[in-house]
Amino acid sequence: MQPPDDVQTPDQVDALVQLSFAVQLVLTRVAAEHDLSVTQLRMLGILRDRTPTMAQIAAYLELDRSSVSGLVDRAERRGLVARRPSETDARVTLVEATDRGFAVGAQIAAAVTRGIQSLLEGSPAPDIEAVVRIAARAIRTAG
Amino acid sequence: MQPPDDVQTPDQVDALVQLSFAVQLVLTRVAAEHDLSVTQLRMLGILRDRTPTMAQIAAYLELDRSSVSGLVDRAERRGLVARRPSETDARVTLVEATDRGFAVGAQIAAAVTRGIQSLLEGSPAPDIEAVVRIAARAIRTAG
DNA sequence: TTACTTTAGTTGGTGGCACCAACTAAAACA
DNA sequence: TGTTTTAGTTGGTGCCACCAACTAAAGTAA
Repeated sequence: MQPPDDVQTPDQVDALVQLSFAVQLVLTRVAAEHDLSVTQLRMLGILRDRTPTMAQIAAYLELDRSSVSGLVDRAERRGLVARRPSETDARVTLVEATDRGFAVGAQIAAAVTRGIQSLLEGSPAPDIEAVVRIAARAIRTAG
Repeated sequence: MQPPDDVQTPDQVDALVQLSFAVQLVLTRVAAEHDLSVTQLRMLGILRDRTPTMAQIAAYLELDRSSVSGLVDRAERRGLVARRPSETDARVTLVEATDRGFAVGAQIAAAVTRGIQSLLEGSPAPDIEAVVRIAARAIRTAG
């Protein structure tokens, strides 16, 4: 009697978890090079193409709103982001990257790309495409 | 002019990073159910089949030895692990899981397996096998 | 309009996590 | 023997994440 195709063995689960930690290690190292946490790095990533409200950042990162307050406080103190009031809702605070924030964000993105590429280096293209498919589905599930 | 097969596009890098966060989210949630951090969860995982020294835990988790001191302190306070002196080297402290630690570890492992399986659910078996291959290579690279 | 409710964000407090520097004790080495 | 290395702890710092409590503004209903 065989298990069905889409039931995973512990080995497969383990592989995915290990892979995840390998990726996180890349992120942690890149962040540390700029004296940032992975969370700060993620926030800068968000700000690359958006000017979200505090609450939107919290929703995206799945953090408490008060956690985002602290996060933005520290990033602002480093001159990476700036708070700006909304013009349509006086309760709302928008967060945007400063020039320096954008610059650091770009450097980080490049370093992360290099680091992840080196993880994938040597793997056959079809395997990598399979990962992209799996990721797309997993993200839908996790969201 | 085409890029060679083993150079990744930003999309591919992004997919892998997103996948990693999806996995971490599973781990974070499972850990939180037991009021533990992901690091504590990893340590319990190590102790499932080993009785390492403090330094070995530090090496495995890539943490400072002092971080492991605190980690073990808190786990010990919760009755999940115990310190035991080495019989051959008086400098060394061995860390072992208690009965309760093993029990919690087993529950966590089961919950993580379920959570990761649900991420992979519906993906074709060959794709999953590709991820396992990629993971094996990436872990060698990252190590 | 007024009164109630919801939403956005901050503050203060707690605890965990991770680091570094400095330290003690034991082992290894010369 | 005396020196160096290794194992682990302690104290201090800062970040991170949470919760509860709070203010202010917006939305809603009488």
